[in-house]
Amino acid sequence: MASPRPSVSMKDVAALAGVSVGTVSNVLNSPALVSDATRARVEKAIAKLGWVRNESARQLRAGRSRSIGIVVMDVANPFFTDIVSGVEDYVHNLGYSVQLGNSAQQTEREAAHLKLFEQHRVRGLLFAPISEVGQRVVELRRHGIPVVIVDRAAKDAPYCSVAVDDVEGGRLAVDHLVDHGHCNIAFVGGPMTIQQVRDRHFGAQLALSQLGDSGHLRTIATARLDTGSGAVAAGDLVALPAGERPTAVFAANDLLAIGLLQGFITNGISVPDEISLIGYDDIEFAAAAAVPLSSIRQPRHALGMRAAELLFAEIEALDNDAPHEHEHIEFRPDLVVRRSTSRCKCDEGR
Amino acid sequence: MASPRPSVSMKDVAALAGVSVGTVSNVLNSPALVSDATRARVEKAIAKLGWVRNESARQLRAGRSRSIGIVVMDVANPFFTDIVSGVEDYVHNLGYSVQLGNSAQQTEREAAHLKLFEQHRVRGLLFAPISEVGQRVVELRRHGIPVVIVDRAAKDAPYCSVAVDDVEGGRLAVDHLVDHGHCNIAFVGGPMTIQQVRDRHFGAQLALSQLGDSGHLRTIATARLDTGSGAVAAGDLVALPAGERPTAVFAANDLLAIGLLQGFITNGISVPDEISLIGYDDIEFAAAAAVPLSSIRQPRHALGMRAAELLFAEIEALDNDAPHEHEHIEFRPDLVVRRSTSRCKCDEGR
DNA sequence: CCCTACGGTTGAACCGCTTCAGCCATTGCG
DNA sequence: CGCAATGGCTGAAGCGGTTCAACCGTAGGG
Repeated sequence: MASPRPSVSMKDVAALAGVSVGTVSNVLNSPALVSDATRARVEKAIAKLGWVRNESARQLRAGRSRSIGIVVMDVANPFFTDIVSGVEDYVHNLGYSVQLGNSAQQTEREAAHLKLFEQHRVRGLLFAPISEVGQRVVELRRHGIPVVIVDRAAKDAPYCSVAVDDVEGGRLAVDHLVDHGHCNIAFVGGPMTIQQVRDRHFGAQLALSQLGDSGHLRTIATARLDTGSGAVAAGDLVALPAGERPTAVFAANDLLAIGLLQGFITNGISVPDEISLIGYDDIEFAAAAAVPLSSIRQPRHALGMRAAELLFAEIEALDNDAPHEHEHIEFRPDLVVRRSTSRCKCDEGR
Repeated sequence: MASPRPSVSMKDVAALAGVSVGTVSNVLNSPALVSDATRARVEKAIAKLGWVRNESARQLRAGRSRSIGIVVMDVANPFFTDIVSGVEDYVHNLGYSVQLGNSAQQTEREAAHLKLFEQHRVRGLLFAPISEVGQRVVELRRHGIPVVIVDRAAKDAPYCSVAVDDVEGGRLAVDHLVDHGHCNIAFVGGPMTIQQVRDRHFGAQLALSQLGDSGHLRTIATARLDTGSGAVAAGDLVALPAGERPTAVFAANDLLAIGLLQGFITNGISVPDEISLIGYDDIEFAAAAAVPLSSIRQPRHALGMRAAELLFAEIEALDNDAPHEHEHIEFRPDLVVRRSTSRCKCDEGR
């Protein structure tokens, strides 16, 4: 039934080179132990047979893997690919490789990837979770797999984390809107199970509370954090009676904001004249949007770099049985003002 | 030195459940062979110990892996993440998982990922190559790993492929420009080692050749296919003496086009009034760009789905020792006209 | 009452590699 | 010349699973 699978093994290499398998292994892992002549012979045999090490066997015996995993909640979001690129840049010259798992905003796929990486006994895991981190991470460490949580603060939690202060970011965004005279503001984002969304929402509320009773934050929940959901939300907003319609919208991320912008444009609503719009993440496309998007910048690349750095610090500590103190790095977000936000009309002429 | 690594193995599970390891294995792989009572006991033991199968060991013995790999040339390009999402949607309910490798437009990283996936003996590989496919794919199949080339035509090649006709796409793009009276056109793209870039360039030349001597295609080579390179190319174009400056630009992909657009805007050059611009891929952000981008649409999601389909057909054939005929699917690209292209001024009033 | 069939289980071989004790020459030193 | 040290290599154990021949009861048929 199964095909012959004529896979060459180290035994074949050893036979061809006229040495034992142990020597072949040494050529690969401790070349200094082998004489030049033998090494040359073995290398020639490897090349001739086109032998490629079976990583499963190596890992099984050696007990260690040479790759780390990263599970992100949406690989279609440039924010996360920028993080990944930061990780890759850090890991690159460490001789490790990075395996990327995309949970596509589905907890089920997220769990599948987590399990897979655990089964593969990756050396470490970077994890940008959709759902609660909970028990999973603890279980991973049971197998000696350290985990660093990316893009989610985790003070006092039993793992390292790298994050940006999302409450502060939400506050910055809405402060900016309030500064421009807006008081009827909508928050567009969801699902609320995602902590980043909750935090940004909370930050928005904080900022608005300074207005006392005169401020109003309408919350429009979206199913996902993508442009499609943004377009849907735009429809909801447009359908509102003119008097009730918010004068400014804070979108939980730039993809939503771009979708909203598109929706407004097709409905003939001018941004920022009729409605101001601010996004979050400051992805590369924010600046290139139909109306250049005001946004909250996160240090995406640095986020990935630092996360990888923490992970390898923990891996090393584990290897050397050294003590390890979990670190929680928190970056501060920055407000980037472009053209999608402007002074509220209700404020004009005052 | 190395930490105690208290990893639980099947032996521990077997001991706790009072059965042999063989039985534990059967519970997992052929539950029908095991009595209900025993199965329940074993499952309880697994849960209690939090045991997770060691995939290395399983794979070593079973000889088969349960995941496929996909190597793409740039995960930061939405075009490729859309392909990936197509692949994931297809693979999802087959019980396989997808491991994603990002070569970030560097042949060195591409090679590293290829090697890694080969070492891991993935079940199959989807490959969107930067460089020549060459020997690598043949070697992979030597290990019983089928490969499907994505986004590159490969008639008569010893592997399946799924692609879009890039020559036709290039022709469509420049035909559109020529139809609007442009005859001094620039092609922006690179590196030329990437076949897609060459094909699109060739298609552009074909389209322009219909003008005879009066057409002129200036080629501006870029180092990468990203927005940064687009911005650089915009600078080059702007620096040209007014008379020589092309009236239209065909960018090899949308990222370049967006970078070019940004560059033109910062230099005060109006698109499309002073210069027309057309991209390629029709990524989601093309429609949302400062000036909505005309582009050549590729069926990105379908590309991924079909590629996965072909791969699993080949995997199955391999398993059953059935004959397999390599298929080469070629989609046709579509022209999408938006606002970034318009009639050439030189053509006005005729 | 013996024989066969069969469901349920065991035990050991084995996958391809790493690792390490041990072997054999050769060399250096007293 | 004897002995220890050293360099280069071998051989076998073992990593944690899967798989399969063999085994053991019990039940059913003749």
